[in-house]
Amino acid sequence: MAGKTILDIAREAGVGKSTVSRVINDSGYTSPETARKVKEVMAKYNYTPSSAARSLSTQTSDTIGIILPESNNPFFSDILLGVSRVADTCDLTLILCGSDNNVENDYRALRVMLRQRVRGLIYVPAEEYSAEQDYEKLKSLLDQLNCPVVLLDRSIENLRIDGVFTDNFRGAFLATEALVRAGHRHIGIIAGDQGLHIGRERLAGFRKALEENGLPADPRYIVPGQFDRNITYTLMQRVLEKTDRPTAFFISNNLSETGFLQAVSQSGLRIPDDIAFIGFDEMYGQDAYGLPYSCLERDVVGMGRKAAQLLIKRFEDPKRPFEREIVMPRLKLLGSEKLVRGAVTPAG
Amino acid sequence: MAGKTILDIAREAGVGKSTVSRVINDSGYTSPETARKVKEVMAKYNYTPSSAARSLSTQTSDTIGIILPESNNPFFSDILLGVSRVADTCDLTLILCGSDNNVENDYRALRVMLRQRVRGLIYVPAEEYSAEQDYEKLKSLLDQLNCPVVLLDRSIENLRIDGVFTDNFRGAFLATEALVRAGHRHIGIIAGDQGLHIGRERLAGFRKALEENGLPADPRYIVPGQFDRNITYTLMQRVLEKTDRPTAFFISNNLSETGFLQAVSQSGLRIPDDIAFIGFDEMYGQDAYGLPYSCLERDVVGMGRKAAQLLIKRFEDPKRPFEREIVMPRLKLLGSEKLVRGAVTPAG
DNA sequence: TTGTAAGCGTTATCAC
DNA sequence: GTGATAACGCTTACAA
Repeated sequence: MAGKTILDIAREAGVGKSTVSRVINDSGYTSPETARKVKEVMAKYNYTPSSAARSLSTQTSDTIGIILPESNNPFFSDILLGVSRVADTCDLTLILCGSDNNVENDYRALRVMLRQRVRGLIYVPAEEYSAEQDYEKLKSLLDQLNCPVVLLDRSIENLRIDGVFTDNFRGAFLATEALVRAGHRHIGIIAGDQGLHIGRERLAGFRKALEENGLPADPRYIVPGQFDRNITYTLMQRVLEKTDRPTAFFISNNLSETGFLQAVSQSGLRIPDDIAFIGFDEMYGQDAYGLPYSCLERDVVGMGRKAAQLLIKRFEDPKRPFEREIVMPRLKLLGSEKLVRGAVTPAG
Repeated sequence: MAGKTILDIAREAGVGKSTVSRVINDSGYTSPETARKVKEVMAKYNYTPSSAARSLSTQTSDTIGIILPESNNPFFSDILLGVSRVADTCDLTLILCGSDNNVENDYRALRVMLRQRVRGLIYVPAEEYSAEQDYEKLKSLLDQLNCPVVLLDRSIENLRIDGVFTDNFRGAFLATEALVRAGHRHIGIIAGDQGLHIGRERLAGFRKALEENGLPADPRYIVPGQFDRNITYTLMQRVLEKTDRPTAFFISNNLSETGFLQAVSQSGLRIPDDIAFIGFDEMYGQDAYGLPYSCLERDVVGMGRKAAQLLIKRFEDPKRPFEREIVMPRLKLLGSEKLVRGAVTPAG
């Protein structure tokens, strides 16, 4: 870290450093002539003021943070894309931390943001922090951060901050209902982490849809996939062996869907002939592969963009009321939901 | 940005701020008693020293940058994952910029890194900077950065820096040869951006394999897919209409493969019966879908990890000779490369 | 219109 | 062992 400083520029331009500063930020008055000269010297050395020095002096920062739980899940890659595009256009620098869905890493990530004195944070928490003690710890970390935070995808109770979420209940309801409409009477769910709102809401939406249609929610049909590919894969292998399995599943997350599909493809069963389903979020590349996998669709890049925009709005007006953007997933039926005559039905 | 400062901690602990600093960095001597007291106060407020102030004072930074050309391409998501894991364990904070494969954005990103005074940079350039003028501009930006840079995936001529690359020539050669071995005599390529080394090398490897096998490289079979999904899709639609098309393709990139598959699936042709191929990199989720798409496999997360490690090695020993890690792609044949009796062959 | 000087939160060099 | 004090590179009154 060598590089020119504002003083070098000032000297070479034959002015004081405050003059250079004024030119950089065009604050205060400078004669056109001086400004020209200063700019010339800055251009000559391609000078850029140090962000650290500047933020120390101004007591603000040009940096925003983002904490993601699964960096290479396509869902979060899209989120990241949306966020980074907005950050770029607004001259905000993005600091990225991954938590790997682990609470301790989450704390660590928050401490990184603290250390970096980020101006704002987009936060997908590793868990819900519903336990009193965890919540307090999180709250204190967030308080110290002392900057706007936008919650993304996963919510945390009692936190009065901006957020971008999905109507998970409604989505699950729609998907399950679509399976019912397709004629299925034995419907299962690959449920997600019940420690997460999104997991519970999706299960609740599923249940509600069954209930409204007078269908039972057979506990054996509730597969605890934990939003995890391998867990789902293992569980589904067993489920698929049985003949009294559901004719269709609502799969509450993309990672689970991967595990589900892996098990199905390995079992030799056909979709939707032997087993039907609707998933949450489009699978990466499924359109290219021409795979007729029905799903709940949402604009994920847009969710990232929206989160960044909420952050910026809050910068501009710290007093504005808190805003929660709720994205509604749309049903996209491509065929995998169909009930094909002759599907294996439970003995019962 | 409020938060406690080192002075607040010092006062509350009843010591001078240099003592607190000593405790933080455990440099110099402090009595166990004082240290205990200071740590207690720090813990009470969950105090973390400001990274900006610290880096201003120490003239170094705890931050590394990464510039990526396509943030939501699964290849780069994996790279990012590898890099961020290493960064996390080494207490380095990651700053992310995307260039969208655009040179101006690349310059902008480099300027961000400059402004942030990053300690090191992992750089996937938007292009090759082979034009004299562009090269000079890039070189000057890199010189000003004045920090170790590790080039990743895409190389730039004449730059004597560390890098992690792939043996693209050899990979393309292997894949093409595999198609020949499978019995194909009319083989095409979805070529990548010829302005990029990786594009040229893959085409060269393809050509070499054909040549060694006494097969012609029919210009009509060289589809300029530009590493782009839509371009490839459009071009392939036309190619697939013709009857004198190749029986197999080597597809030199994952995005192109998506476009290729989209065109194929839409045309109703079957793989490999009507058209065979081998791609570069595994397609996301193909194992789950049970898709038998043959490809050149490489450890992408490992490439990211390796790049970060090279950076760190360079921090530790700035004088060490430059290192270029060349990753060798492995052939993974799953069936899509096969020549099926009855495949459409050109009239010639 | 410009320069001087203080201050931002650290670390590092010294005396004590 | 410890506490002043001077940097670090910048912004921002304030004075000239």
